[in-house]
This record gives sequence, C-alpha cells and structure tokens, in this order.
Amino acid sequence: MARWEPDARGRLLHAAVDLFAERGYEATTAAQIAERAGLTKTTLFRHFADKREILFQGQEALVALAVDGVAGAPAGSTPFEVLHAGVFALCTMHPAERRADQRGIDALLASSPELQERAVFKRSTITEALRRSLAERLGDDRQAAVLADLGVRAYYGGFAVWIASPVDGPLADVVADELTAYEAAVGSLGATTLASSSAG
Amino acid sequence: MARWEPDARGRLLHAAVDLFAERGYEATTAAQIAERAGLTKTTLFRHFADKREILFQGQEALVALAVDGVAGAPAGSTPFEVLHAGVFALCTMHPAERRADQRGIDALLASSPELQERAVFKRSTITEALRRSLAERLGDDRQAAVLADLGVRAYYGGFAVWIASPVDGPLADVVADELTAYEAAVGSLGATTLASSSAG
DNA sequence: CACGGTGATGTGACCGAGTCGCATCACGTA
DNA sequence: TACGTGATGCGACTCGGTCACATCACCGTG
Repeated sequence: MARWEPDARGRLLHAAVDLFAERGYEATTAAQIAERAGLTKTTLFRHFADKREILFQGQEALVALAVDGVAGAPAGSTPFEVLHAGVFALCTMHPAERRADQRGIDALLASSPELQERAVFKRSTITEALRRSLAERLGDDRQAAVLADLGVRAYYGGFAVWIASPVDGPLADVVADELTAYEAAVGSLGATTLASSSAG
Repeated sequence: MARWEPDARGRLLHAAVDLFAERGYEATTAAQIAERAGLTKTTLFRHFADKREILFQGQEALVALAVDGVAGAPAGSTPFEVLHAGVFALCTMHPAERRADQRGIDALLASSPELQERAVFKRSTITEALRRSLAERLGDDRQAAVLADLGVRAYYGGFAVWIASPVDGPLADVVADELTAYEAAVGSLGATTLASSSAG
C-alpha cells in the first residue's frame, strides 16, 4: 500500500470537474475541491498554480506539439505546408474518444469571464510559440505572424465545429477544412493586393 | 465648494499610477491607492471593476473607434483600405504628447503576469470587434478574421516601435508602415498559394 | 535493526482582492 | 423645514493564494 492514496493530482482534477459541473465554476470553492479529493487547500495549490489552471491542465504540451510539428515539416515545403504540419500536430492532443469531456469543459469555459480570460491567454501563448517557430523556419517575421494567427484560428474554429458536430470523426479533418478555407481567403486577398497595387 | 473633493476617479487613477511606479504593481495594495487618494477601498472598487482595470482605463473606447473607422471607410474601398480605416481610427487615441505616459504604463504591463493576461484579453476584444465589423462590411468571415488579426498586429507592433523610438512623430505613421509591410507579406503568401495550387 | 534523509501532505495563521449591507453627509428641492 | 438622492465611509465577511512549520511514511545506509 502506498504512503497516501495514490494519484492526488488526478483525484483533485476529477473532484474539481465534478463540482464545477454540479454547481458551476464560481460557486465552487478551492477548499471544497480539496475536501472531495480527500486533501487540503494547500495541497491543491501545490498541484495547480491557481483555480483556473485546473481546467487548462495539459495545455503546455500544445506549445511543444506545434513547435515540433513545424520543425518536422519536410524540407522544401511551402509556407502553408509548414503551417499545416504545425497545426495538425496540435490535433493529436484530442482523440475522438474524449470529445464528450471536451464538450463539458468548453461549456464551463464559456460560463465565467475569469476562465475566458485565461483561455484567451493560453491561445495567445500557443500563437506566439507557433509564430516564433514559423519565423525561424521561414525567415520572414511578418509572414510567420500572419500564418500563426491564421493557423490558430483554423485550429480553434475547427475545434468548435468538431465539438458541436453530432457525427464522429477526427479533429484533424475538420481543422484541415478550416485551414484550406483560410488559405483560399488569403489567396483572394493577395490577388486583391496585387491588382490594386498594379492599378494604383 | 463641492460636496467632496472633486474628481475622485482622477485622483484614484493618479494615486495608483504613482504608487505603481514607486513600488511596483504587485507590491501596491488597493487600500494604499485609496488612502493616497483620500478615499477608501470600497470607493476605489466603485470606480474600477478591479485593480487591473485601473491601468486599462479608456480601452473600451478603442472598440468603438475601430468599428466606426471601418464603417466610415468610403464605398468601393478594397478590403485592405477598409482595414486601414479601422486601424487608423485606433491611432487617434494616442497623441504624441502622451507618449511618455504610455511608456510608463507599458513598462508596468510587462512587469506582472496578471497584467499581461488582462492586456492580451483587451487585445482580443479589439480584434473580435474589428473582425465583426470587417465581416459585415466585406461579407467574407474568414477574410475578415485574417485582416483583423493582421490589423491588430500592425497596431500593436507599430505602438511598440512608436513607444521605443527616440524621435517624435505621430503613431499613425508608424502603424501605416507596419500595415503595408504586413500587406506585402500577405501578397507574397497569396502568390505562393496560387503558384503551388496551379503547380499541384 | 536503528538512523537520518526525503518528499508529499497537514495545520493554522496570514494577506490582499473584492463584496455587501448599512450609516452618513452634503446638497437640491418641495 | 423636511425629504430625497447620490457619493462616500465603515466594518464585517468570503475566498483565493502563500507561508512556516510539523508530520509521517518510505528508502537507503551503516
């Protein structure tokens, strides 16, 4: 038998998600979460930096995935192909089996301004990491920035569609559709620019 | 003589900025700010939603500026011209005279994760408002999203350059340079897309 | 087998942000 | 003179988060 009941972090996570679902995020106290997990408030904050962070557990991994995805794109890829590689790597984080859980978390995030603020911050962290690795790879900072914004938009947009969709399917497929749609939008935008600059 | 010393909000703001500059944001207490302003903590939170918000006072106006700017773009404008109109409207918020103040606030924002999170959230709020008005104007949601991201990047990037620059000049000039640089990046990206799609 | 180190936890006190109900007080007005 | 109103003060409270210190089970070593 272990020293203490094992997997304290997992128990805390489970207790938190349950309580949030029962009474909502804001009505749930850190002490209540700890109590249900058979632990104390202090221990809760030893495992999670703050109350919000409980719901974003594992997001740091997304940064590494995106960066590695970009770095792993084959030599000679076009800028968009490099972006695809980075964004697809993100999709590996969310297998179809856990879609139901994600739905619950998503609803929770929408329920509290505090959580939305954190969500936006996480998104910007991913964007910034993606931007940096794209810039290194492509050598053009602004192009990298535009691509990063676009890629993250496709990812989050695809995620929302995937969550809401009644039919099962891999996240990567939905995101791929988004990505090509954005690609087309940029294409027509580029055409506009060239046309107007040659006209003016 | 007024009932109380006038301009409570202004005094709170001044006291806060002074104290933040003296001892830093995190080391400054809400009660201390109120005390220096000759008021109480309760009154402070009647004027500002929370401690962070003190430093983002007036940012709501930016949303309206961007939206109105887009709406005011002349008929027949290209997508980029509409974007220009929206982003330039933002620049009217920061006249060259107040550049020194902005420098101080900028340094402060960089000093605390709490403030950075709020800053990112404000940025995303502006982006979202800009995106919506662009979408309405252009009729293409994805193009609008890409342009909004790009415009906000140009604005914040230009702002950073403007803040750091030793020479005086209007913010709008710097932002205009950024905007055209991003425009060029998108142009070459569009060319890439067309080339690769016609090749594949 | 005894001993000391180590790491995860508990305990209780503490701080600061933010809220709330109620009192106050200066002013305008009937 | 009396009353309504709006900005403020007051004090108590909740909750997130921190900290110093104690505990306790395990592990390795002599």
